[in-house]
Amino acid sequence: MARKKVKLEWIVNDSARKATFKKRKKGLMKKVSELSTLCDVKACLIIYGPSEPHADVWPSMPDAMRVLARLKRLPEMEQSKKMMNQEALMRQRIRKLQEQLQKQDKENRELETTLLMRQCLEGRSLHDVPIEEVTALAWMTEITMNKVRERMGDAAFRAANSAKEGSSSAAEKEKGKTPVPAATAEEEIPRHDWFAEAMELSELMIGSRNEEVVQGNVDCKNPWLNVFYPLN
Amino acid sequence: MARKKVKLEWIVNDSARKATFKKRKKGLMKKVSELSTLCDVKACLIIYGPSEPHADVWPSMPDAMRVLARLKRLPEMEQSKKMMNQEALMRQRIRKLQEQLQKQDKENRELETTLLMRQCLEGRSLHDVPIEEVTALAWMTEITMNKVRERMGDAAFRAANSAKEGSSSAAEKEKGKTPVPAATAEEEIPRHDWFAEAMELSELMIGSRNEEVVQGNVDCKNPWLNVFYPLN
DNA sequence: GAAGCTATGATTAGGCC
DNA sequence: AGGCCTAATCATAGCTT
Repeated sequence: MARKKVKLEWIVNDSARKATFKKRKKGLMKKVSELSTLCDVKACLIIYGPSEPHADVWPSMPDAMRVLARLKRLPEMEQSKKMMNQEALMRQRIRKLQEQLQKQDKENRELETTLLMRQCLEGRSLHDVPIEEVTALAWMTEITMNKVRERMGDAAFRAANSAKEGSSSAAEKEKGKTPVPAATAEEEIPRHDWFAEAMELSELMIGSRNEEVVQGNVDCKNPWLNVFYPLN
Repeated sequence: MARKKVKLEWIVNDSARKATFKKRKKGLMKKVSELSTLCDVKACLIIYGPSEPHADVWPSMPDAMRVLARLKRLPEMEQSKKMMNQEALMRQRIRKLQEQLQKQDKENRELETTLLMRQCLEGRSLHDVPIEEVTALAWMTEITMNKVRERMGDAAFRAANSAKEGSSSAAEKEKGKTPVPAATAEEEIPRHDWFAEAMELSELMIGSRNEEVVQGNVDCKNPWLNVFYPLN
């Protein structure tokens, strides 16, 4: 644990192993003694050297014997329980590690998706993007879109969704937004409106809006649309 | 050994002592295990907690027993072996059960999604379906769709995707299929064509095709479209 | 091969939630 | 309490002597 991180495996080199053994054994003994002093606990450490006939024992052979005797006295049931606990602990540790890993992984993927989102806003095509990432992008888009709706107050949207016709909501603002149509209408899919929402959400997510890009991509060529029609 | 150098004496503060005990015990266990690994040494650490009835033992109760046996020269190998076997068996059983559980769970979820798919084909709205399930449905749809494409031979699709215009493929059959359009075309989104594919895949998945339903839902009112336009 | 020396990785005390 | 964080201290791997 210095100069270089050491792999947790058997040290092949003979003298190095022996040296490490001595150093670490000393350190261990010290630490056991410290623990015993600091917390007043009975403890016992036994180490059999690689080729030595006698074990190193802490605190002392007789004390160790006493501890061991107490241990041995435990009925078999208790021992089984103890094993269970050990196993539970081990499994808990594994679970924790896995959770950490998952968390990290999720975070990474989210960051990548956000990056992809930025690139889309700058005009990147989605043709060469793997389908999973496009899906992730669509997913993120949806999530954020819902947030946008909540922010905007979605009365209009809901009305449009429950009635069979589009309400002319508060959408008829600048930039030629089209009204939000009903979900089940047989009319054309309201791309421009969704696109406007996508722009809104991108603003929400990325924080700064790039006006030129928005203006220059208001037609169907914008790769954003692929988010909504991912199968293309 | 941080923030402040600690004196090597009994820690008076109760909670501090307990915390230190836990931390240092963990560290000790780790170090013993490391020494054992690095130098291939038989070792054993036993710590009796301040108020706990059970000792913490490393490497395991049976192994500790073995070390103890060697130290005391008592023949207890049989018990230890037995215990080892017990532990191994138990762990194996638990692992198996977990695997079974996972498998079952996965299967259940797939079945539920399939059920949802059926219901969709029969006209069920997706408005009240939790977003996760819609996602699962979309995912399943996509997977299956790919299979469908493979089956149909997707030369046309690929051509349409790589070239900048739609090829008039082998789609112009009965039931008024429209040609597969290019992905980047500025034209209208090919809903009916995707819808036809969705029907194909449903046939593939569910096995029996309900002609009336298919006939009666060939327009955009069919909830299937929600899979592709989940934001509605 | 033991003993001593550091740069570095590991441990952990004391906070904070 | 229990988990997480960080600064501070400790332990020690790889050297040199």
